[in-house]
This record gives sequence, C-alpha cells and structure tokens, in this order.
Amino acid sequence: MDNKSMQCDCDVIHADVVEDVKEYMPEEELLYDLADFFKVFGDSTRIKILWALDRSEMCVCDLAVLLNMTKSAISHQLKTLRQEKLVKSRRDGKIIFYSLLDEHVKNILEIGLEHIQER
Amino acid sequence: MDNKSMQCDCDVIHADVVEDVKEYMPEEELLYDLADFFKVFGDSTRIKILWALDRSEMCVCDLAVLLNMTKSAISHQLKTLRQEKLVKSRRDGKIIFYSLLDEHVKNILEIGLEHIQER
DNA sequence: TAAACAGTTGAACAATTATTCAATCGTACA
DNA sequence: TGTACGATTGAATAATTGTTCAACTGTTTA
Repeated sequence: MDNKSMQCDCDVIHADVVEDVKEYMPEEELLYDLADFFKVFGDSTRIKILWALDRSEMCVCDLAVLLNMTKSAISHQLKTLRQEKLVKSRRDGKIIFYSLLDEHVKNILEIGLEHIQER
Repeated sequence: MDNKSMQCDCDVIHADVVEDVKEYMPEEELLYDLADFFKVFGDSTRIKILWALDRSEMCVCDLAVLLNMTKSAISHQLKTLRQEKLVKSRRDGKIIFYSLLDEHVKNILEIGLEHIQER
C-alpha cells in the first residue's frame, strides 16, 4: 500500500467495515459545507439573533439593544447569517429589517433544543 | 435609563418589538447550551465521524484509517462527541466500538443537508 | 508477568474566529 | 446640500479551538 500519504498511526482492524463506510461517505466538499453550515449555529450571539428573528423581523439597532452589543458586532454576525442563507433583509428607508429566510432554521433550532432537553 | 450596563452604541428604534422579543427569549444558559450543541457539528472531522458512525459502529483505529488521521486526534474528537451525548461506546476486549447515541443526530445531519442542497 | 496494542490524556502549538475600533456608505430630511 | 443616522466594512486584537506529541491506561496474550 502507498505509505506516503498515510498520516494515521495504526493499521486497519476491520478492513471490511472501513471499506463499506468509505463507499458510504459523501464527497469531501459536501461534508465541509455541512460543517460550515452548522458552524453558524455554533455561536451564542448568532443563536440569539436567530431566535429573536424567529419571533419578529428586527433592524440592527434593535438587535444591538436586545443583546446589549454594538451595531458593528451584530452587523458582522448578520453578514455570516446572510452568507449561509439563514436570514434575508428588506430596506425601508434608512432602516434594514432582517428576518429568517426559511423554515429550516426553526426546525434545526427545535431539534437541537429537543436534544439538549432530553439528555 | 441605566446607562452603566449599556454597551450598544445606539438607541432603541422599535421599543415595542424589542420588549416583545425580550419576553420571547429563553434563558441565557439555554441559548449557550444550544450553541455548544451545534458547535459540535461545526467541524468537518466530527461531521465525518458522525456520518461514518451512522453507517456502522467503528473503533478508533478504523476511524483513524478511514479519515487518515492519528488515533489521538480521533480520540479527542470522540471525547467531544461523547460529552455532548451524540455517541456511545461499548468495549469488546481491547477494542472500544463507537456508535451514534440516538436518532437526533441523523435528523440534524439530514436537515442540514437539505438546507445546503436547496440554496 | 512482560510485551503488545487499543485507546486516552494534558500541554504546547497552530489555526480559526468573535469583537472592537475607526472609517465609510446610503438614505432621509432640514 | 450638508447633517444625521442606520448600517457596513477591514484591520487589529482577543479568545477559542483543532491537532500534534509524548506519556500513560487498561486489556490481552505469549
């Protein structure tokens, strides 16, 4: 076997299982995308923003007051949420209102909540 | 109003909305727990481990070979997964087999997958 | 009982990421 | 048109986190 690319410090114990699972694994890139997607939920500021927006659309200032943070910090996090297509925005004059983009967000929050409440 | 605890750099724009949302927000600690829970899914190594274990129970060495990583790195990540109650283990002689703890894990992976495939 | 091996652990290092700060953009309105 | 204000941006800093390394457990077996 080609040893040059091996970084693991042990031999295969259950070669058949490893082979089978290898077949089952999706493409590397998909798994990275999945991790990046969940990474967005892995920060309490963003979780708070999502929870708040699940209740009502809000502007950056409202969120800043609600969470007692600067507009800048909120805006940076909203950018992340926008990039992962979790929130959308609409402008009304000077004010930009943010809201959840779709139902997935609420679903995911709820399943997560279920899990941590059961354990 | 008490200005000493205010870190945000703006006034409330929609006081009624902020008040309503404030009522709706769960306890701070719950939101932190939620974020910590999702944080676990926010790393591609752990996502790969979870995906693999969804197919079959595996030992540390098998995972190390599958993902081309050291046993130590895998073991550290399994510890994180154990702490968040996402995987369980059983010992059979020298070998410890890891598997998914419950259905939530698969549900969450699937909803995440749906989301990134739709966007 | 001693060697072999699966797995764990803690500390150090490397990499990533959240927040702050200061400057800037875009829209409203006086 | 210029001032006010909601919002965004990039760079710097602070904090968190993943991997490596070396030492160590616990179980098997020779």
